[in-house]
Amino acid sequence: MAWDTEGTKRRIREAAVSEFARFGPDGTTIERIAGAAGVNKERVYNYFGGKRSLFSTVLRDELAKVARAVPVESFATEDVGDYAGRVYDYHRERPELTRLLRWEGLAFDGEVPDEELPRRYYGYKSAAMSDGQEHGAVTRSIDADHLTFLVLSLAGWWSAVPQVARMLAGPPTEQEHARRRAAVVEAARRLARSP
Amino acid sequence: MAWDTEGTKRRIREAAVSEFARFGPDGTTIERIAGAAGVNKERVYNYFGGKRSLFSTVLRDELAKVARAVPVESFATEDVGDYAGRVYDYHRERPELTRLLRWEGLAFDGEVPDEELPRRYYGYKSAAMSDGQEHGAVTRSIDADHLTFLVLSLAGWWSAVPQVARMLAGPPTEQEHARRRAAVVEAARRLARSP
DNA sequence: CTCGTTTCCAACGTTTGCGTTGGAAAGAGG
DNA sequence: CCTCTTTCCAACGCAAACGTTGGAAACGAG
Repeated sequence: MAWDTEGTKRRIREAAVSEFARFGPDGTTIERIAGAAGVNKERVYNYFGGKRSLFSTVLRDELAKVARAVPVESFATEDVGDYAGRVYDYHRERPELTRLLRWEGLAFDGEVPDEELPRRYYGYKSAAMSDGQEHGAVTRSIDADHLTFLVLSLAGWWSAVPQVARMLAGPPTEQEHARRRAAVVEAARRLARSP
Repeated sequence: MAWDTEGTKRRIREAAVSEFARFGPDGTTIERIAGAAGVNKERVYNYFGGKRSLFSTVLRDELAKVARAVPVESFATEDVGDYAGRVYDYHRERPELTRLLRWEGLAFDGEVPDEELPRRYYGYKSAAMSDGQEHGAVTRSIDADHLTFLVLSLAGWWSAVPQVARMLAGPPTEQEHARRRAAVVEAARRLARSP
């Protein structure tokens, strides 16, 4: 069999996403990642230089993915509620990114390296919101950056404190998820409503 | 010096809150808790029966604290925006509870024991929201339980993903915190606004 | 086919944290 | 005092994860 360096790296990354998302930086072991990827752990150190570095790498990858999966141009033409609903869906279908983000927020806050790329992604969202304000489609009573963040919070908090969600709204059956999603959409519209 | 069993337990609990909130269940060691409390780690095992059990205990304690610190009777008479602002303040001044909740959400979801007490606390909030709806002070377009949760999300997401907040809205100076708080208050009012 | 390079892994030493144990020191009751 | 109970801790064995190393196996250029 021929060498498959890229394939090996990719398998390590995939395993790392899954493990880190599930167990967090501290709960994850390099050994288990290597095992899941079907390689020796030395490969992980050699390719990615340790746990912390690997974590950053996969988080960056996932951020790029979500930027492609839930794009937005301008809230002058796109509905904020729809957008919030799509974000909710993404969190539900692909919990990895949001979990990684929250692990990072808890474990690594204040020492997050290389914020340039993510900052650009969020800048786009914020600009889309500004655009909506300038065209009168979105309220000006909340600054665009804050409003963007708050819309994301409506979609994200559910997975951040699932125990609380469960105690307040009941177990997340398929039907309950639909209700939650509808609430998020409606709430985002109410938040951004123009006059 | 006389025995001070209660004092010892209390010091362990206090140290545990601080350590768990900062480092999470996996990042925290019983040894460090014991060290910070000035006792031997055997005391921790003897009094609290292990790491997981201690975590639950201190989380329960903190939940009881917040229920007393940010009370609410009915949103028929109290303003939802003010309430959201106070929750934001609490998260800012006492980050322990919200961090513990989020660690639990990430590390222990699905295996949270003894939900009865917390469920009651959240039931009160939800009832206060229902009351607001019945008196026409709060919109009926979102169910009370979901609306309650969404208001909490506005106040909570900031600390859940501080990196994201920073990238969108800038570093959390005193002034920026004031802006964020104002945005939360305004957003909660828009969410709940009646007609 | 041969030699140098790259990819890979089994095995190792070290550290760290868990949870336990055996027994010392402090108090309480007679 | 003496004895019995409770609180406390130093020290231990065990297990797991870290990060490294020495060398084998696969490739490819000449």
